[in-house]
Amino acid sequence: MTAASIRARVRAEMIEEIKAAARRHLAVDGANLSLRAVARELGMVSSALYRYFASRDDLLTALIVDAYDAVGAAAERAEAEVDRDDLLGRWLAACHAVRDWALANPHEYALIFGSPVPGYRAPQDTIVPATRVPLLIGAIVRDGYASGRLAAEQGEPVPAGVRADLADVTEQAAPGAPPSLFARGMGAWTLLFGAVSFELFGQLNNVVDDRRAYFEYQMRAAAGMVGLAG
Amino acid sequence: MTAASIRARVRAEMIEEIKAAARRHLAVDGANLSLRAVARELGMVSSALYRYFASRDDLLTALIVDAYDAVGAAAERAEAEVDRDDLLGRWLAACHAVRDWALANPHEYALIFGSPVPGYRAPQDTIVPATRVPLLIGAIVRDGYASGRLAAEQGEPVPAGVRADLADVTEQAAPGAPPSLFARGMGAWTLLFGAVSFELFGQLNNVVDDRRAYFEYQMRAAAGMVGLAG
DNA sequence: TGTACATCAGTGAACGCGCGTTCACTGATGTAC
DNA sequence: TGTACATCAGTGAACGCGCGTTCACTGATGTAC
Repeated sequence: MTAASIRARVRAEMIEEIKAAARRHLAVDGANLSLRAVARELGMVSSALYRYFASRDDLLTALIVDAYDAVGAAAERAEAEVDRDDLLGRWLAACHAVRDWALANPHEYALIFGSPVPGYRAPQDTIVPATRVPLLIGAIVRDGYASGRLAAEQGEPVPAGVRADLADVTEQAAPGAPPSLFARGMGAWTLLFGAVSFELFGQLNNVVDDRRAYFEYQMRAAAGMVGLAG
Repeated sequence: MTAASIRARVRAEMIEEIKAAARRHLAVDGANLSLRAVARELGMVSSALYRYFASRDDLLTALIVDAYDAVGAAAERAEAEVDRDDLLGRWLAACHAVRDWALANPHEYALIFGSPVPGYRAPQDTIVPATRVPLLIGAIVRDGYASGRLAAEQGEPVPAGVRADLADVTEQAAPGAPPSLFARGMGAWTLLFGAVSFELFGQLNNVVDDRRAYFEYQMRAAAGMVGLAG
C-alpha cells in the first residue's frame, strides 16, 4: 500500500467521522446543523472542516445522500431475503425495513422525508439515491405483472392524463408494466411513507399503542390496493 | 364600547399582526423562527413582543394551533357543501381542501405535518385542533356505516389488537361505528397527508406533472380502500 | 368635571451566547531527484 | 540514502453577523374618587 493511498484512506475515514458526528448533531439542531458544534465534538477547530467539506450545505448534502442510500439499502436487503414468488412478503419486508430504519434513525428520516430545509437547495446528487425505494417497489410490481398475478387495471380507473404522466417513470422503474399498475404502486409507496411519518412525527400519539401491528395492517391494506394477493 | 374593551380589541389585533408577520417569516427560517426578525418587520423592538407572547415557543404554539384550525376549517367548509348522501364527494371535497390549503400555506403545513421542531415540546393546546380533520373523516365513515353503505369488514382483516387499540378513538370520532371500519378511515387519512407531503416536500418532482389529477386519483383509491362507492 | 393613581405598550441597552467563512500560519508527511 | 521541495491537515484569530431574554425606563391612556 503506497503512502498516497494511506493518506487517501485516512482522509476517507476522517470524512466518515465528520459525517457521524454531524448525524449525532441532527438530533439536537435538526436540519439547522452547526458546523462549529460538529467540529467541537471532534476536538477540532471549526475551520478545519473546510478541508473536507466546502460548506455547511455540502455536508448536509452528504448526509442526505447517505440517508437515502441507507434506507434504500435496508429495504433492498430485507426484500432480497424473501422468496421471489412471494410478492406480498417482499412488499411487507421492504415496508418493515423502512420503518425499522426510520425508528432507528429518526433525525435522518426527518432530514429526507420531513420539511424541506430552509435555504437549502438539493443538488442533482440526491436524485438517484432517492429513487432506490421507489425502484424496489417498481421491481415487485413488474415481477407481479410479468408473472400474470397483477392486473393492468384494478380498483379506481387511472385517468389517461395520469397514465401519460407516469409513462416515463414506469418505463424506468418497472419496464414493461403498464403505468396504470405503477400508479397503484405509487399509492402504496405514499401510504408507506405517510404511515412512517405519522408515527415518527407524533400524529399517532395517544391514538395507537401497538404501532407495529397497526403499521403492518395499513401496509397490507396498501398491498390490497395494488392487488398483491394475501 | 368601553375604553377597556377597545384596549382589548387593539391588543387582539396586535396579536394577529404579530402572528401574520411570524407566518411570513416561516418561509425564510422555517420552524427556526426569529423573534427579532418578526419584531423588525413590525417596526418594533424585539423586547416589545414579550408583551404579547411569553417566549418564542409560545408564539410557535400559537402558529401551530392556528394552522391546525385553518386546515381543519377549510376541510370542514368544503365538506359541508356536499350533499350528505354523497360520501365519496364529501371525502374528495375534504381532500382537495386540505391540499389547496397546503399549497397556499406550505410553511404552515410543514410546521404541523413536517419534521418536529428541534427543542420544541408541543403543549396540550395543540391536541384538540389537530383532531379536526380526523374527526371529519370519522363523521363521513360514521354516516356511511349508519346508513348501511359501509361494511364493518372489508379488504384486509383488521387484527384484534389493532381493533382494541382503536376502540377509544373510534368511540370519539365515529361513535357507533366499528373500529375495523375506522381503521380503514385512518388508512385513507394517512394516504391523504402522505400524498400532500410528497407533493409539497418535492418527492414528485420530475415524476408527475398534473399534480391535481394524480392527487385525485390517489384519493379515489383511498376511498376505495374504505369502501366509499364511486 | 378634575385630579391622583394604576395600567400597560413600547424603548433601548445590556448579557451572554451562538454562527459560517476567510486567511495567514505551522508543522508533519510524502515525493522527486 | 539523503536532501530539497510540495502537499496537506489543522490552528487560531478575526470579520461581521445573528439570536432570546431581562430590566429599568418613559409616556400615553384609562380608572376611581
